[in-house]
Amino acid sequence: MLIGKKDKADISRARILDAAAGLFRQYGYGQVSLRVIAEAAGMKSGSLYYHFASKEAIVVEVLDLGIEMVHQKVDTAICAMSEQASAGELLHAGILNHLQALFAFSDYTSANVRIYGQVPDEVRKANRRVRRRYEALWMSILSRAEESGGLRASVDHDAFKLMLIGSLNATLEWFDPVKDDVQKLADSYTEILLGGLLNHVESNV
Amino acid sequence: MLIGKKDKADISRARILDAAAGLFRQYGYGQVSLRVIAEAAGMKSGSLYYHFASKEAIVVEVLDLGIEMVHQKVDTAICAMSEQASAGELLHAGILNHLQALFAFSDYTSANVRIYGQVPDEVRKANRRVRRRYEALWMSILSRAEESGGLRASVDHDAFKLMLIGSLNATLEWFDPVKDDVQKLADSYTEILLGGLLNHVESNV
DNA sequence: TTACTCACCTAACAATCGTTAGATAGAAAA
DNA sequence: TTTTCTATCTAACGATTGTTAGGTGAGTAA
Repeated sequence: MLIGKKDKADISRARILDAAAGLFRQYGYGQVSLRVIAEAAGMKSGSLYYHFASKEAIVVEVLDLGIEMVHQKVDTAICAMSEQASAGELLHAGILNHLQALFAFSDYTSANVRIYGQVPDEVRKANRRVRRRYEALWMSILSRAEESGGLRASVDHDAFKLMLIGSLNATLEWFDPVKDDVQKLADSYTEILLGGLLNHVESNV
Repeated sequence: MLIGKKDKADISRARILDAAAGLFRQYGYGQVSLRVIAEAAGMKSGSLYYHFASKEAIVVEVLDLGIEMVHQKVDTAICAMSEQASAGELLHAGILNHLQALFAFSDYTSANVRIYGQVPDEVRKANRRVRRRYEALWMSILSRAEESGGLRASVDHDAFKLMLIGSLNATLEWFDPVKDDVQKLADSYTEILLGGLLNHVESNV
């Protein structure tokens, strides 16, 4: 047993998902055939059905991973922060880790952002559950920031959460993490947002 | 001559583009066939070729219109503003009119935002010219705002322009102009952005 | 009337699509 | 060794794709 029985199949599954994520990102869902996914994964199209029930099953998993990878990174970062963290520190950590995850797993995250709106209804409905969970994480971040006292009262958390996630995700369309530094992007993003979001007692992070 | 010769063809062209924009927005480029576009426009697929040379020619025009409709609205609004307008007033006008155009022509604007990244290279290249022109308009808005004196020096115009356009476009994915008021969206967006963007002499619009 | 153009239709083309059934070669289990 | 299982391949299926050639009828110009 050179390779564990389970491992071989898992490796192939991962290669298929990686290939699909990259292709969906670049060409869209409808323009990517199972044959090109299979070729990119090093097999023939019929073999995909050993690992997935259908093309929709593949895209469901790609979309879910695109959200969950960001969720996990942001969640662990926020959980690791001290109880005394300020609102500014909390928001900066959330923004930084969201952006870092976006570009670290950009095939999955960009595929999600780009094709979520054009995928069959059942697929979108499946991904919506995962999205809601991530939005709930941001609601808890905003609540915790508010309790720490530095937040403007006029800001509606529900709308701000969507505004923030949408704005951050939009960076996938223009920011180049090779040419520029994600950390600096997070800094300037936080600087602009916090200046408007925080009471003007102090506006440094 | 009940209908001018030219009019008839122009009306059909417009119906085709409207149908295509709505379908591209909802299902993506590759999943929309010429047959369903034709059906939505009230004709058969072969007839599309009387008005357009190919499917790509249709999507090129849809994408260009999606940018140009916003460009024109923002441009006329900014041009109409007084010479003494403050930085805050200028930015608020730009943001408001961008958002209003986004939702007024949402099939075209949303189709552009959603499928730009998954369209054949030549199509994307064609639309890039139009996008660059709109970005240049925002550069001139930011320059004019800076000349009026209220802008933070630390903000890089080139990056901020992309950040702003991306953030505004992202509202198409979560804001419902029927349920809520676009004007209020523009107000809170401006409030948050300007608070961070402006010197803190005054932060009201 | 006759000739002509405009806007559309019909019917088909080759190519490609997602999917399936059955075969196969190597490894694991008996 | 024999059997079973795992992961893949081959080859085909009906459906659908963008596109084209040629036809058609209504309206315009002569």
